[in-house]
Formats: sequence, C-alpha cells, structure tokens
Amino acid sequence: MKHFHGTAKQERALDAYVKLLRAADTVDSFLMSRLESLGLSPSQFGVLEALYHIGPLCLGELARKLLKTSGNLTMVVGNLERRGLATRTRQAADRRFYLVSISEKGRKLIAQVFPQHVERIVGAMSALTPAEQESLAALARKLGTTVAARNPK
Amino acid sequence: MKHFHGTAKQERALDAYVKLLRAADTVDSFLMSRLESLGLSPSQFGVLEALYHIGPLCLGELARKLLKTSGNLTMVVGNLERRGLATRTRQAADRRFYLVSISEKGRKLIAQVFPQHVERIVGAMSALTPAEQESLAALARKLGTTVAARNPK
DNA sequence: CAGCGGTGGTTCAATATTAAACCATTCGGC
DNA sequence: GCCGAATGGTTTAATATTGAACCACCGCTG
Repeated sequence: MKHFHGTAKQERALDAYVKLLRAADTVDSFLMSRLESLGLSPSQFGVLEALYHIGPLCLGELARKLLKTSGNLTMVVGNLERRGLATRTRQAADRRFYLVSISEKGRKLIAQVFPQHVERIVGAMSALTPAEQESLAALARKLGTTVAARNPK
Repeated sequence: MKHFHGTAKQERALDAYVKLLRAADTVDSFLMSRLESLGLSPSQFGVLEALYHIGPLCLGELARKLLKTSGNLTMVVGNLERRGLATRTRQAADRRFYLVSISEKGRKLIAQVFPQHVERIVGAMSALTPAEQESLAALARKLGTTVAARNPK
C-alpha cells in the first residue's frame, strides 16, 4: 500500500527513511515502556545512563550527547535533581559551567535497572541475526555521521 | 569511546540499537528543521501528510499509523483545525467516530511543501548508495515489524 | 428496552521539547 | 581595567506526548 509515486530514486530514499524511523520508534517505545513503569522518563533515563557510564558532564555536553537543546536539559536535570537522582554544581574555574553528576541514589537505580535494559535490547535486536545487526549498525552509523557532518549544529 | 562492557552479543545489540536511534534522530531533526520554519510542527506535518496521501481517516486510525496515542492526536488535530488546515466531522453511521479530513488550505500547503521535503530526504539518504539504502530499508523493516508483532499494541 | 461491556475520543496532570529572548560569566583587545 | 563578543544556562511560550481517568455511543443479551 503505497500512496506516493515518484522516481525510483525518490521512492528508494523515502522508503529507507520511513522504515528507519518506524523501526527506531517501535524499538524505542518498546524499551521505554518498561523504564517508565519504574518511574523514569525516557529523557531522565538517558541523562542518568550517560552520567553513570561516562561520569559527570556539564549541561552543554549532555545536550550534545543526547541530541537535545540546552533548554531541555535544564528541565530534565532539574527534575532529576528534585528527585535526588542527580546534582548540579557550579564550576569554580569557570562559573558559567554547571557540572551535573549522578547521585548515589541514582547510581543504585541505574545499576539495578541497566542489566535488564540491556537484555531487553538484546531481545529486541534478536529479530536480526548477528551479521544483520552489524550490517544495520554500519549503515546507520554511516548515514547518521554523514548527515550530521553536513549540517553542523 | 565505549563506556559499557558486556558480552559480544550484548555489545553488538547495543551498538546496533544506539546507531539506529541516532541515525533516525539526526535525519529526522534535519528534515523537521525546514518544516518548522514554515510554521508546521513535525506532528502536524505527519498528520497532514497522511491525510493528503491516504485520504480522510478517523482519529484512531491516525494514531495507529503515526504510532501515537489517541490523546495526542486529539491535541494535534485540534491545532490543525484551529489553523484551518483540517476538519473533524462526526460520522453519522457510528457517532463514536470522528472523520478527520485535510482542508483545501491544508492540501495547498502540503502540495507546495512536499516536493521539497522529498528532495531533502533524497539528499539526506544520498549519504548511502542506492544498494545501501535498500539494504537499510530491508533491515529496518525486518526489525520494526518483528518487534511490533511481538508486542501487540 | 434496560443494562452492560466494549470501543472511540476527550480530558487531565505531568513531563518533554524547541526556538527565541534573556542573564551571567569569561576573555580578548584596547 | 573596561567594553564588546562569545559562550553556557535559564526562562518563556507554544506544542507535543503519554497514561489514566473519564464520557459518549454502539451492540448484545436477557
């Protein structure tokens, strides 16, 4: 059931684009549904997970890593702070920077939740063979980095 | 720079998952940035484009096609209606259904914007060769449909 | 035809998200 | 040392997004 007709080139590009977005959306909402039942929003989990695995980061670094705006991060980190899962401390060296760190409570939460999360990712991706997973990763990586490079933030 | 260490199976799945999401996010925000400069939010464009190419749909069908909740669609369609780009009419046969249709104004807008949108998709996807685009589409399709089938809405 | 369960939409409260305007701080040139 | 540009964060206004509670309508069964 197709509703747009263009050149072969256009249909190929559109088809790949639509399939890519739908797959990402489907897999992500499957994974996030579990996290939300633990009281963590997708964004909150994303920030905590980054802090947990990478270490303290300032707001701007978080925004760039997560592909979100700084204004957005202000809100999400604010919510994490209010819930005692992260802290924000002003840098003495350059007082414009706020270093965001995961709290002990946040660390415990991620330590508890992350293993199951990984297993759910493994489960979802098992729809593809290992070779297919690697192929998908390579193609997605090439596409993502090329488009990102062409459009400097 | 990797910050998580697990089994080969876990790292492969995680890597594919992360690359997939980032590619989708990068491409999508590249495309949406142009649409927003025309005053159309991504969701509004999604709904209008569906109505334009498929024809009138009821709220629930729209929600399923766009992978959103019905509550969300109530809001987005409300905004489209307020701007005169779509209409909502109650079905006489079964008065629970509201049929959503694109207006003439909306049709003109999409007719004007869609060709450029497709060309931008072609431009973005040209990061991959035609064969790679087809390969990506096939892998994404397999992943998306399998995960969706395993998790009936 | 009364009641009831199921389906379609809406409402509500909370969080997210962005762009744009704005504030705070640093740093370079003078 | 002061000013202006640049950088990092916050705020604001608007839209989006979800799950849960709720309302409206249908069809069925007694």
